[in-house]
Amino acid sequence: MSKGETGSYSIGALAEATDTKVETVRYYERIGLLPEPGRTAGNYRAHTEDHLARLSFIRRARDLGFTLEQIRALLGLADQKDKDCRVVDAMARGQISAIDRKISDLRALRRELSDLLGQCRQGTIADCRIIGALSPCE
Amino acid sequence: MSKGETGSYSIGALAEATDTKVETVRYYERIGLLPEPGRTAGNYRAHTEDHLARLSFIRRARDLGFTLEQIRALLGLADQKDKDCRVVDAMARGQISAIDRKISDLRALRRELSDLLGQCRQGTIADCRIIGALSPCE
DNA sequence: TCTGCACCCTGTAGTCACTTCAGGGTCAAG
DNA sequence: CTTGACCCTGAAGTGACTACAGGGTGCAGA
Repeated sequence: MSKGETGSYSIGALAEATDTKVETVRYYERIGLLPEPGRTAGNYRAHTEDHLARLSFIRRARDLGFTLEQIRALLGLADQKDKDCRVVDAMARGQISAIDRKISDLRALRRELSDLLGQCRQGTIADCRIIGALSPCE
Repeated sequence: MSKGETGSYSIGALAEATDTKVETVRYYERIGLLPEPGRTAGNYRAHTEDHLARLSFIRRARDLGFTLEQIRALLGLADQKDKDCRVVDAMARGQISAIDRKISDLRALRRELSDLLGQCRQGTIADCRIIGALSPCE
């Protein structure tokens, strides 16, 4: 599970370094998000530092809630260093407002559920407020 | 799109009444969440009030963030009116803590993204802080 | 009566981001 | 020389729908 002496990473090493599952790394390669690495004599993948950097970027962006398609776009942009970064900025802003929407939805939902719970007096299901609140005819 | 004079609902009427897509209603039927309705002479589905009630329950629970499998369980419970409702209560509590977890994850994420945005000075991609923060070698 | 249109039917495949599985091959340690 | 950890491929499964192809039904207007 460590970097080989030739400076290449096995898929397991790469996965461990980026907190990714091995299958997920192969998946990213399959969908063309990660370039195909070279192979060893025994047909094992031999990833480079570049693969590591790219995979780190992908995972970090995923953690920030970007979709794989957004990440594909970001990776495309990141290669064009002379263009201005307004596009990247706009994507980040869009991401933030999506997050704000999700948070307020979740808060509303939480309020509703805890109101329901507050009314629950541990009786039988026949007079359970939670079931009752979900059913339309009550 | 209205309730027929025999008191049955077409799939479109049922969908509209519960703010569901027609395909989703058929999907719920296919996976056994909604019982198979009767059919008209022309092989159209003819849903009853019971279908409407059950579908309302499903949609409402979905809106509250329950999974279809949890809903299947809730529907099973709702039919056993003499049992005590501690199970239902526990499911609601579990749901609330899952929501709390999601909210705090999203808040952390939001903070991180807006820190990034705050540093963005609309230069070229080469010195874009967002791209930079995602890349490992900076 | 014909025609057009909105609605309905079935079955299949696509979505997203993975995960799991079956059925093998490779490699280093003991 | 065998054991066990790791690796390989290709296909299928997950959740909760959504979309599409290729039809049939029902009703209003011309």
